[in-house]
Amino acid sequence: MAREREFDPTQALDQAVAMFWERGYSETSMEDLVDTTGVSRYGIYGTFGNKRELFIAALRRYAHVMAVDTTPGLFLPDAGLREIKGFFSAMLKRASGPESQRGCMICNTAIEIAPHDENIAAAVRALFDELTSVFTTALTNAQAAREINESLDPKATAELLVGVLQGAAVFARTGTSKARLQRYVDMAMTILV
Amino acid sequence: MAREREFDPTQALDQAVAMFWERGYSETSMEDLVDTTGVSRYGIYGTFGNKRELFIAALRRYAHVMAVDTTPGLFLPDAGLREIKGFFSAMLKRASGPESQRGCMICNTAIEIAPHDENIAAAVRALFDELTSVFTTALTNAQAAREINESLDPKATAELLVGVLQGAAVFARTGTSKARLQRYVDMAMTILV
DNA sequence: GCCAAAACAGAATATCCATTCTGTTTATTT
DNA sequence: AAATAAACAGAATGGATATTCTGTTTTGGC
Repeated sequence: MAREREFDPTQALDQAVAMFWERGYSETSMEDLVDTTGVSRYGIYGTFGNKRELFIAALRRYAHVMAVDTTPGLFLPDAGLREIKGFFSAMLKRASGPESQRGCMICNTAIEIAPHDENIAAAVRALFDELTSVFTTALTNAQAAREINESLDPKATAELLVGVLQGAAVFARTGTSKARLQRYVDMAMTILV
Repeated sequence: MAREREFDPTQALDQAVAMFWERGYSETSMEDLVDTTGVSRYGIYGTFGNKRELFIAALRRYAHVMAVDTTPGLFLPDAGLREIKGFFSAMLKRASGPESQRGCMICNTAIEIAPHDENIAAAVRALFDELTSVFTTALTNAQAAREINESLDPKATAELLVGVLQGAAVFARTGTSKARLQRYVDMAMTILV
């Protein structure tokens, strides 16, 4: 028995993701968020707590959306080389459009906040570990299917791929051309054969 | 014919490098710099202009010191596999001590500032290009000396190595263990054989 | 229709920060 | 020694920001 909320929290969160992803934590003010989302301060603070909590929620949301959207197949237990390549292709594709300079929000967070916030650092490490584990499974499957070099250690290779991905995110953030990113990814994929 | 400066600009700049490297641009205030360096506001503004110019000077200084200090041999025209490995080892060593969470200042800058400042983005790209070119030379030499796989394209491999390095910097910034970073670098080096 | 709970808009607060300004101190030149 | 130019310490300014507070509006139940 009260007035009903005028905004959709998930939609507001998605807008917060876009802003934090693009500008980072420090350069995004609560006022920016109020203006962009159209949600009142009351609504934001009441729903998400404070700026830091909102940021953490946005980071989680980002990771979830990325996992679900970009290459759903990669996160299934029978993923293989095809899904790994698809994941990198999807990443490249995103690095073309108008959002090209965003890079990767997890990578951005690792750089901007992780060293000064152990909770966030742990969250970032966990996300990296998760991707590593997904890559490891896919690489193991790919070896069983004789799609890639069978002498590679799947775990070590997966860790390397995650690092290569972070490198691409850094490049993307400096406005590196799509052609160059493409060459970079192609070269990385030759590691596997 | 006046009072003489009480501080050494290079030493102050080195302290600024340390702070910007550790905390980033936004989280380092001019007051922090005044307190840490012991230099007056007058001295800082008079010598370096403003915060942004000071940051750019610090970034240049960082790149210079890194090039000169870590692996001088890598920047010579006859560098080979030994110098590439030495460079990555030096990086690993730095990622152990108390400064482990600093990562790489160029990488940090790429993430934090490059998307919002085209001049700085260009500077970062130029630094990446420089390292790529140095790696390319070393890889070409290494191939001539039959130290590494001769079918690798030196330029593409160099670009990949620069990306791998950025990945390591991102990992370092999240507090990744030294053992894991070591494994990562070892795996990366197997690309070359 | 009226009340209470919750949502809203936006003002208020308290802090922080980059930069400039003011008055003082120091060293060189005359 | 006096004058002056430059450096110093720290106060002042102006603007931004996270968070809280105030008064108003809305909505569902009596």
